[in-house]
Amino acid sequence: MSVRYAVLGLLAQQPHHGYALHARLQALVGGAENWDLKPAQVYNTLARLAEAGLVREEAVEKEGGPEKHVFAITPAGQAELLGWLQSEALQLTIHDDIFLKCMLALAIDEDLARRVLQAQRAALYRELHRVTTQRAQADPARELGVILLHDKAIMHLEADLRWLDMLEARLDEVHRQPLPEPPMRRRGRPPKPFLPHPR
Amino acid sequence: MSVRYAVLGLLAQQPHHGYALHARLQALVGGAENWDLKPAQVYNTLARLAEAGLVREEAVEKEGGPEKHVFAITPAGQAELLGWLQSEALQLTIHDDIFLKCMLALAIDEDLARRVLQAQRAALYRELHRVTTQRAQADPARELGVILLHDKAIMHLEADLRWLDMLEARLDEVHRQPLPEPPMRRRGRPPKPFLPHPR
DNA sequence: GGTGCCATGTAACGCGTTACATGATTAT
DNA sequence: ATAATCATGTAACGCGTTACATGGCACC
Repeated sequence: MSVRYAVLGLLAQQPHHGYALHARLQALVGGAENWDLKPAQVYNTLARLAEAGLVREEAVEKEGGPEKHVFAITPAGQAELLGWLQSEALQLTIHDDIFLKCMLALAIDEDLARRVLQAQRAALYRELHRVTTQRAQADPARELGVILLHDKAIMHLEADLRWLDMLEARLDEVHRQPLPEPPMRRRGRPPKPFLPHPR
Repeated sequence: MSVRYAVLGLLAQQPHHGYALHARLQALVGGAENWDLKPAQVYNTLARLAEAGLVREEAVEKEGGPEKHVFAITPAGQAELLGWLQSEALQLTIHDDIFLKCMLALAIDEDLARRVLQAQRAALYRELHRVTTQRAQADPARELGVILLHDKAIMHLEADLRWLDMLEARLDEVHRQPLPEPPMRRRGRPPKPFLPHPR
């Protein structure tokens, strides 16, 4: 959902060839450390956008170097881009790995849950340190976008850490009823308990 | 990356058939409002897990009702689940729609950027209100998981709102150099400027 | 008799990811 | 020479999403 519009957005400013798009996207997000966008995906995306008529191949430059297939945005592409920019749809990131790990671990074994919680906290702290360091090294005069992105990442990492703290404080309470039973009219007997114990 | 382990985790507690898994997952995340997991995906996931040997079909129950294809986790599945639970890999959500929208809008037109920023803020507030309301209505004695998930969502929504506030305060500063130029040895002349203006 | 819940899938699509593959030019 | 950078793709896979399709049972 993202590369598509990122490419479209860059082409809205000026025509580019695939390699330049890839380089600019990496620069925008601060390099492979943050988002290891593969060149292949840019070329795939360009092909898909071209097929959808949102982009067209404008020229093939070749000045002593390898061929550059330059793409430009079409009017349909500009309309699509503006529509997306102004849309208010939020992607709800409810597929949350940390939440899921904690809840499932709790349902299996409280000790496992504590280990999982500590491991996640450690990983978040490491990541927070990495991003903070990287942010401090960025040049505010030339890479303001990267700094803003890192600020966002830091805020979300801190939110996750606060959530883990809260969960830990309530661990005993939570452990007593981890996974809810959905209301279901039952026909036939319920399945027998079956609790494998790790370790 | 998520449904796979969610299913595996539920099966680690007891065998289930697809429909029950779907119902339990919806109950875990608080219903279709938060994550509209489609039944088809549960069945697809079960089939893929079975093919990978992490799960096996244990029985087919049929007691006056329709058939229930009951699946159970295998030892390999338990190992896979435990490995994932203890792994410290974070999914870096750098594919951030809000960030991307703001940066691209800024690069196109400052006025557009202000509109996009306001629209995103409005959407975040609406979502914050919806989640807060839903959280307040949940029963802490029976749906603690849902409440914890909502707490997490609220923290992240607040983080996004704070980020937008910060961005707005620095809009003028940011607008002067939105998209960085990646360092590239250039051969041949740079592409000509090409700035379509919406409105 | 109709509505809604219980129950199960198949087929296809979108898009991000990975692996593989090629070849030219430029700097050391 | 050779390593790094510039430049372009194809093929296949994983997994979430959507659309489509079927049918029994229970309750009103």
